[in-house]
Amino acid sequence: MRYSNATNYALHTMVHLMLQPEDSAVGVQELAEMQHLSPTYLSKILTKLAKAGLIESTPGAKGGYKISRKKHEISFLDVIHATEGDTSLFDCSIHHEGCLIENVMRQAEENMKAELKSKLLINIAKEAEAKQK
Amino acid sequence: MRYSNATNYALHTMVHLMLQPEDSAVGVQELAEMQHLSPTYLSKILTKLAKAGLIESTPGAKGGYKISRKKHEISFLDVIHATEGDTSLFDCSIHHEGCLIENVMRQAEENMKAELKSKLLINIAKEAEAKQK
DNA sequence: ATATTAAAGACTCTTAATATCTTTAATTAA
DNA sequence: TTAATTAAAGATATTAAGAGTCTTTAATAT
Ligand code: SF4
Ligand code: SF4
Repeated sequence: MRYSNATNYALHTMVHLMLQPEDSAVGVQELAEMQHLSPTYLSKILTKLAKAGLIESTPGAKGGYKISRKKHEISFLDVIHATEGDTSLFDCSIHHEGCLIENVMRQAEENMKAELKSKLLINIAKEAEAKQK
Repeated sequence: MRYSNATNYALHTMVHLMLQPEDSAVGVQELAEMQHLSPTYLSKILTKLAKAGLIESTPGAKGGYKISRKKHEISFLDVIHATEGDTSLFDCSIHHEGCLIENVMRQAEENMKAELKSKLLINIAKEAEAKQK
């Protein structure tokens, strides 16, 4: 069980977009080169992020992607939900009433999600930027 | 990203073995029927559990599986490690020094694992048994 | 010896992730 | 209006992992 590569790419892209000047759109071409990915592949991931409302896209010349207005509220969990979906990690198809096993597995997952929800991308981006200087 | 079915089967098998009378070995045949699985498939999972020291196997007539001496120490995490391996969920192959993204992802995973480690199977088994009565 | 049972190996099947190529639609700029 | 640019969508191919079966081997009890 592993996070998909798509999640990794999404996180990096989000951090990068966070650090762009306001109102400057970045094209998938540039974003893909940065991470050594094919533009079409990254495009699929970006479309997911856009559908989740985390970034905004404008087609056409001078178009591209920029971070959404929610910039300062976006958590790791938001990005992960966009790429991985939000189904439970442990999904027993049976769901016996009040199942104790499920209870434990779900609670554990909640603990992970709580942490991911508490960490905002903007803070990581700023920290990373400060570090580089 | 989902836990494998194997983990589900392993957890159920462990709970079942926990509730067996002392020193009674149960064959894979019986364990497989219980969960509507093929014996050979379940056998692979059981072998993993045995290698991890969670159960003990004895081949030959009257053989089978029984819970290990560590019965009262076995956590959910132990079982999950046996079936899923213990590699990190988020594994960026690059590992930049002091990477902030990895930090967050790792911490979140630790929070999940802490919960899984704190829950002992024996307690769930006893509870489930009490419930059925 | 024979029956029983776990372990291991080789193999198949299915599914999800990864990735590419092509077409379509939207937007800008000339 | 036309051409250039760029995201979105669709179709398809490739890869890797999970799920599962069948067969053979080794260990144990009777
Ligand atoms: S006991 Fe829980 S985990 Fe097991 S089959 Fe029922 S619902 Fe699923
Ligand atoms: S910054 Fe962190 S997650 Fe990104 S490539 Fe470097 S080590 Fe990997």
